[in-house]
Formats: sequence, structure tokens, C-alpha cells
Amino acid sequence: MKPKCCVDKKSVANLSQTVEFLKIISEENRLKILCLLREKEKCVCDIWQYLDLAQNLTSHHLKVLKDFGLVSSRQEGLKVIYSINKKVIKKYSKLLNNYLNSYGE
Amino acid sequence: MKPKCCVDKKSVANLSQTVEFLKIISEENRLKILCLLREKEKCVCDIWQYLDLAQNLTSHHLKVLKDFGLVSSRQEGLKVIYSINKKVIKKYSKLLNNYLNSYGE
DNA sequence: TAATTATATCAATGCCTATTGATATAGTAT
DNA sequence: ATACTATATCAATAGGCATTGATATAATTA
Repeated sequence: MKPKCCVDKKSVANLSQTVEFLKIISEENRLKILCLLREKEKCVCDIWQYLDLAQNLTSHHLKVLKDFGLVSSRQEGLKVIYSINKKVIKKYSKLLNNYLNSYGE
Repeated sequence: MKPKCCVDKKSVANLSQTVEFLKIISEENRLKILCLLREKEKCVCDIWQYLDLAQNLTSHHLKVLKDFGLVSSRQEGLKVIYSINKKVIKKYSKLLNNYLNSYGE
């Protein structure tokens, strides 16, 4: 009999969602961005300057993160301030923990 | 002043390692394989049949996992039995938790 | 209005890697 | 030795996506 994780619909769906999340954060610049934002919300210019990243590339990665719901943005004058969506991160962290936790001491 | 995660050598190194780990597990078939093996060690033929995956492709993904140290293998007659390296998984899980945890309730 | 600053979009390129088909290796059984 | 089974390797292809350069949009200031 096939194991649950190959058959059970909910298990398969959870795994797919988890993989989607992992694909988003498994990019160095994006993970760095999340680190930066975790500390404090920041405008795009701060982010790309801190990371020595091209402005447009930074903008691209922010879009990826935002489309997935991991960050939000608000306009403030000329600047756009990005901040982290803790709840969403937490949601996916929990999903992920199903696959990484309970590997015991 | 640039935030720690952009400058501090150890922070940057940890992030790189974490990203390497994420790249390994952010592939659906590989995450499934880890799920399967977590349940119980298995030979390659069980794995690819459970996952409806080509034999050679399964072999390829197993190699990726093994090269990174997440699984081990031993020969048993004609078969090769793969098993999960709990300690290694745990090590990287901890690293990853630096980036995902403490997002509070 | 014109110029400047901050951000986003678009098109093109290149790289990485999953996938496939064919074949090789190696253990086992007849 | 031959045939068979299980696994691994190799070469080629294809698709996705990060990166780059150029340009557009939008807010602000002079």
C-alpha cells in the first residue's frame, strides 16, 4: 500500500504548497530581503543598497515575495515601504515543519 | 549602517548554507522522497513506484539528496536501500529556523 | 511645466536543472 | 555462461527563472 504522503489528497496538497513556499525563499537575495525586513520595514532603495543589488532586480524579487503574500507594501511619498507579513510566514513555517520537525534529538 | 545579515561574515555564511539546503528540498519529488524515507528506509524501486516517477529520475534525485548528505544508502543484494540522515536534516532545520522562527503568535 | 527621484515594467539573454531515452554496471539466479 | 533484475550514468533537450539594460510610470520639487 502506498504511504499516506503519496496518496492522501490533503497530504499531497500540503506538500505542494510547502514546495511553492520553499521555491520562493530558496533564493539568496529573497531570503536576505526577508532578513532585512524582519528587522524593520524598509523602502526599496534601502534594500537594494544594503544588498548591493540592482534596483530593478530588487524590485523583481520584492514582487515575487509580494505576489506570494510574504510581504506587503505601502506608498510613502516617493518611496514604497515594504514590510513582512508575519502571519503568512508563520503559516508556511508551520506547514514546512511537518516535513522537517520531529527528527528528534 | 548595514544590517548584520548583510555584513557579518557568519550571518552571510549561514544564509548561504540555508539557501543551499532550501534548493535541495524545494523540489517536489525530493521532498516526497524525504517523506517516504522518514516513514521507513526504502529501496529505489519502492520509491519510484510509490511516486510514479521514472527509475532514472528517482535515482538522480536520490543522488542529489545523498550528495548533500540528507540521505545515506547501503547495498542489500540487488537492491540499494536509502535511509534518511536525521542529524543532518536537523542541523539544517535549525539553521533555517533562524530565518523563519520568532515570528511570534 | 520641467526636472529629479524612486520604483516598476519590459524584452532579451544566459544559466541551471529537471526530465527523457538509451545504455552501462553490478548483483543474482538458472 | 546466460539471462534477469535493480540501480546508476550519460547525453541531449527543454523549461524556468535570475539577471541585465533600457525604458516607463508616478510622486515630488523647483
